[in-house]
Amino acid sequence: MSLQQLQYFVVVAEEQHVTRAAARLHVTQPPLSRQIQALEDELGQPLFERRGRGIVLTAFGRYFAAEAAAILAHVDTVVAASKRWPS
Amino acid sequence: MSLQQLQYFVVVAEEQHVTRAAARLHVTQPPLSRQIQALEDELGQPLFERRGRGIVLTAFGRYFAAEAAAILAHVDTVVAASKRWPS
DNA sequence: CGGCATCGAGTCCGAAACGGTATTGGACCG
DNA sequence: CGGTCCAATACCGTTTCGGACTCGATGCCG
Repeated sequence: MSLQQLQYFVVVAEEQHVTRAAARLHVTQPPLSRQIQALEDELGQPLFERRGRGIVLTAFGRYFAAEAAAILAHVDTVVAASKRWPS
Repeated sequence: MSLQQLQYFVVVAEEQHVTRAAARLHVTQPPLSRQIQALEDELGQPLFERRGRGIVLTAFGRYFAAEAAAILAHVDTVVAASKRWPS
């Protein structure tokens, strides 16, 4: 698992749409789909239901999206703190 | 920045010794040194003082080690939760 | 003081991971 | 059905990563 995968997933979860999320993330759709799949494989849980046309978050996906956002926010906080650290 | 870099850094901070940390992480010393350097570059702050022989955490390094450990603990918690999620 | 061991940094190379283009498969709409 | 929209798959080039080897520097000990 990587922080990038969490960022990717959070955006896809917000958009509920892989192609739109890819545009927001400045990547193309296939790598994004692959990273989401890799995340699901590692967690052993599906994050989205595939519906032929589009995707929908599962219950676990909603939980995980909230946690992922919290983790990323924590990271951002620490990085920001490092920028204004008294050298 | 990646979760792996945070894991690497936490172990090096615990050991205050790159080579021992590398052994614990099952990697060799050069890649570990490089990841630590990359982390410092990204944060814009040194995490260790280099003393020709060995390394010592800076004040910022101690702060960052605590935060990194907290972030990794959060990740572990969420991953563990996914394992026992009611399918 | 000199030889030696220790430790992190630098160099180089092969392997794995990542992203992009092109294409496929499947579902909804007219 | 024909067209379109969307995610998944196949394939390829590039980048990144880790490992083996070496270098430079610093303590240690005879």
